[in-house]
Amino acid sequence: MVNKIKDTTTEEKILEAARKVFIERGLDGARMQEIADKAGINKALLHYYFRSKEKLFEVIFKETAGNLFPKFEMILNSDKPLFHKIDEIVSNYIDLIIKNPYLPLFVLSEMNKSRNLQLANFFEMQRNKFVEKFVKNIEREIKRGVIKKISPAHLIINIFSLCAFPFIAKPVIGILLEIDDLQFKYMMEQRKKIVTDFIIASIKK
Amino acid sequence: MVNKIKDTTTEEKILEAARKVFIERGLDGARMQEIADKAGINKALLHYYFRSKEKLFEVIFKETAGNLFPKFEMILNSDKPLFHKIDEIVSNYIDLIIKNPYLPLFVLSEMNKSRNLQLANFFEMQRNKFVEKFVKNIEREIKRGVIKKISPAHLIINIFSLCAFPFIAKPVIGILLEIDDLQFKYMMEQRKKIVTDFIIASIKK
DNA sequence: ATTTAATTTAACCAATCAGTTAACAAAATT
DNA sequence: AATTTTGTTAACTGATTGGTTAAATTAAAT
Repeated sequence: MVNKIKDTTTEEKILEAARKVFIERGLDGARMQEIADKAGINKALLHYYFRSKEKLFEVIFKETAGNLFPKFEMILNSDKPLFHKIDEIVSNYIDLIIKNPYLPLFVLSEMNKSRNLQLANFFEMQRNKFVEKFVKNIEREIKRGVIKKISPAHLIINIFSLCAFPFIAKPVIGILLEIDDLQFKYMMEQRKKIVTDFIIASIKK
Repeated sequence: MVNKIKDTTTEEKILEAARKVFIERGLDGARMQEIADKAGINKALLHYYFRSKEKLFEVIFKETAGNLFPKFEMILNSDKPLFHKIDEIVSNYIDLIIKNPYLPLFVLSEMNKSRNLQLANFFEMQRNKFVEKFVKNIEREIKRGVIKKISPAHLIINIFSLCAFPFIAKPVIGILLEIDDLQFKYMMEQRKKIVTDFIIASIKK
């Protein structure tokens, strides 16, 4: 009875609803009944399709966490200058988070309390050659004298801190800077250029 | 029957236990029984002293969130150069988080799902003149030609992103950079200087 | 058409959890 | 010393919640 005619299959409806509820409330705060209601189905169907709350969460978490590590290797492999690559990574990453603002906090928050080692280990498999390649790119440009001597690990941390943190701190930023949601979104659009400039100004010789 | 002889009063034992449990598990994940066990007292005492789980959480949250906004106004009011002030703020803030690594994620995570507007509003009262003063400091130095033209709001966001984010992303950083807890702590110590240098290099003319 | 398999639901169940109660113990007050 | 107030506990309660079950419905296979 695989429904290929209906536009959304039951399983898809469940996943869509679960995504919303888990991201909004976290694993502990989420209620199976709310997921069922949002999906417009009977609660028993959640268990029919996904066995348990934990299993369903695992599916959503892996999917979501996977999105947090996009394929930037293509960018790093190109023969463009490092500054151009940083620009592309920063712009693409901020764009990605603008489209999914709750993604970083959800993933990092759940990773922190993850009793389930399974989930933590997921990243090790997920770990592509991205970091390794980024480190080599940076080291090469230091040797070539294009950028200052700086720890590649710290530089990478800096780049992603500048991209992701504002979204995690959004409620606090809103209050302290007295800005509304629209102004916040506008600021984040600006940051695509501002963060890139900030980084390059700091490391260029 | 105010116990001023025992080294720790019952209320303090409860707060200490609640702090640990709430920070580790969040509001939804925390269990009153676990708090009682950690405090070595009967569960009913929690309600005797703090009425409800939400009230107890509120006390812990306000206390914790308060720590996230230290009194940097003294630093900003001094007549030292801006670079020196940035150095002090960055060093002190990273030091603060090294001592309480779970503080930022706990506060930001709970603020995000805070159904309770009471808690969100807490920051508005808490909001001291810090941001305002920091903005003026930056604008002045731009006019004086000491630093480049840059949006003060974005610069402030950058500074705190660089300080706080690594602690929030600790589990991911650990896996991607293949470092253990000790190496992580060492890196964070390094960042007191690295982040300061990174910022100053970026904004100085 | 009939049988079989997959999907869906309402009702139910057992466990967990925040919160209460009533009795008891320890201090403080008189 | 007697009484009142404060602090503490074990046992209980009602509500919520993840999960199950058995019956019903729908689709697929024969």
